[in-house]
Amino acid sequence: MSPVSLTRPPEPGPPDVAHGTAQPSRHEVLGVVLQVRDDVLHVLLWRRALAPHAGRWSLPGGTLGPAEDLRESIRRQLAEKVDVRELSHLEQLDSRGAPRRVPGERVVATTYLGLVPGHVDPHVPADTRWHPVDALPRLAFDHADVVEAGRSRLRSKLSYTNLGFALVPPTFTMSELARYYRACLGHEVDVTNLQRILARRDQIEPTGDVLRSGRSGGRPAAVYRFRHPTLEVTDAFAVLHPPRVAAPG
Amino acid sequence: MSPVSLTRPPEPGPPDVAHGTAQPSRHEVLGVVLQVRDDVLHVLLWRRALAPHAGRWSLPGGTLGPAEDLRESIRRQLAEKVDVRELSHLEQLDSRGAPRRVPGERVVATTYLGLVPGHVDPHVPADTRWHPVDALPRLAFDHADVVEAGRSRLRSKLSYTNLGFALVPPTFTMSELARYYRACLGHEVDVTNLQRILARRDQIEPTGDVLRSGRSGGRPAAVYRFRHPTLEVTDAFAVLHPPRVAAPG
DNA sequence: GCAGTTATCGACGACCAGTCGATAACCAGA
DNA sequence: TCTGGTTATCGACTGGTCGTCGATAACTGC
Repeated sequence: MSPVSLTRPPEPGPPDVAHGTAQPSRHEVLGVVLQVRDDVLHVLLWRRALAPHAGRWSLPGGTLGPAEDLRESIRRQLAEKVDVRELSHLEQLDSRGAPRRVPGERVVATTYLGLVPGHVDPHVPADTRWHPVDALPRLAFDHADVVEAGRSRLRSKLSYTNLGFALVPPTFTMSELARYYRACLGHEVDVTNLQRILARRDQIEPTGDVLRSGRSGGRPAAVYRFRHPTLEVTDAFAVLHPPRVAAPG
Repeated sequence: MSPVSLTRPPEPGPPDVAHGTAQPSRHEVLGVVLQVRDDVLHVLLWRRALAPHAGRWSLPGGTLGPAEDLRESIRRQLAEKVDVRELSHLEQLDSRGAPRRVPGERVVATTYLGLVPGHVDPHVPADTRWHPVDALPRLAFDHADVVEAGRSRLRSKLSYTNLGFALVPPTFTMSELARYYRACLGHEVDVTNLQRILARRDQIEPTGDVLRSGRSGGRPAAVYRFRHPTLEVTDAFAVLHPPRVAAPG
């Protein structure tokens, strides 16, 4: 192990970086914006007009401003493609800085996962379109990996958080909810089981309303809503719990 | 969307995201290196010599090199403080870019969690020391938040992955293992339960050896090891599983 | 031996999720 | 209005897992 180099002043520090090469690097933010449309999970992509990778579809994003926080930046970038007020959830995924991930100088990318609830159809620019995640065209740069990271995050968080709230309209029936889950998870979801799990965790509650039957008949469906419109981790979901303390009294 | 900045000649151009100013930003990496020492979780810190925050303890790290991948960079930075060959695990935590997180120009930090197994005592430089995470001094910048993020990640991953392998010596008894878990989780861990859970998940296996009793007597303890020295997620841990397919035959 | 100590094993009970059949509540057409 | 078709909801069974705890095993020192 090399000793502490005293020629190399500690940082992070003010402008006098003096840290080997003080060459700054370019930083961008990228957003994987997902929405379930017609029972199919879609991702928002825009078509590049200029080189490199002209004509390829790519994720919305752009260069981080000099005094901009990361979250602030991704919101600004996304605002160019979609009404960000429609975003029901936004969380950081990861950062990538492989030297050759884009042509030219190295660009570090910090990626975000955004969700749009299923009942809105935001206006998007002409170069922008929703693509089913299961049939994506060839994407620019490493953006296909980023989309996969977003899907994966969504899948797992549906299981141990109340993230479902960000996928669905304000109210919904259990059948509808199961269809949203199916679209994200990629497999069948039993309605009975889903109802019991979410109810037990206090994620959903009935509004009291029922939906009128369609013309094909059938019992009217009860209407539900999510209790909390913000992310909450299902506590005590993991194993190796702390021991139970004897209840007082 | 603003046009491509033509003041930046069309080199093998970076993606023409061309969002606002193309001003680059400084990027650093930070590492939360944790180790259980004498049944207490510790974090590796070094004392800053120069301003800003001279004298404060801070996380190891430094500026990202111009052609360096993030993981490569954190390994290089950590190598100045500890023998990185001792690192049993290294994973990315998150990135932070708040404009005022450090004095002076804005610096984006990408943070990593590193783990050192309990049986080694790496040589560290004079300005560097292990601190119990439960009694930290005031840390520089936002480093206290970063330490907390690292602890939190470790805690949760102990529950749904085999990350324990990175905490412990190559072989161990169940009592020892439980002490490592206790140190990280911050609460009691039942040995019987721990043994059954890890065995059921095929994380650990007995070596066949037993340890001789200490001078206080007691039955000799069986020696175990982790099966796989690399991170694996306990699959089917989450809820909302895909339906069971009928076994063929 | 015997008491003390530590480790391991087995069993009980609670809880929870995956499954499935029974029932409820509606529609449409005869 | 009766009847069959359709969709939603409910209850019950089952298997698996985990938190807990008492019983037993295997050692030390006196």
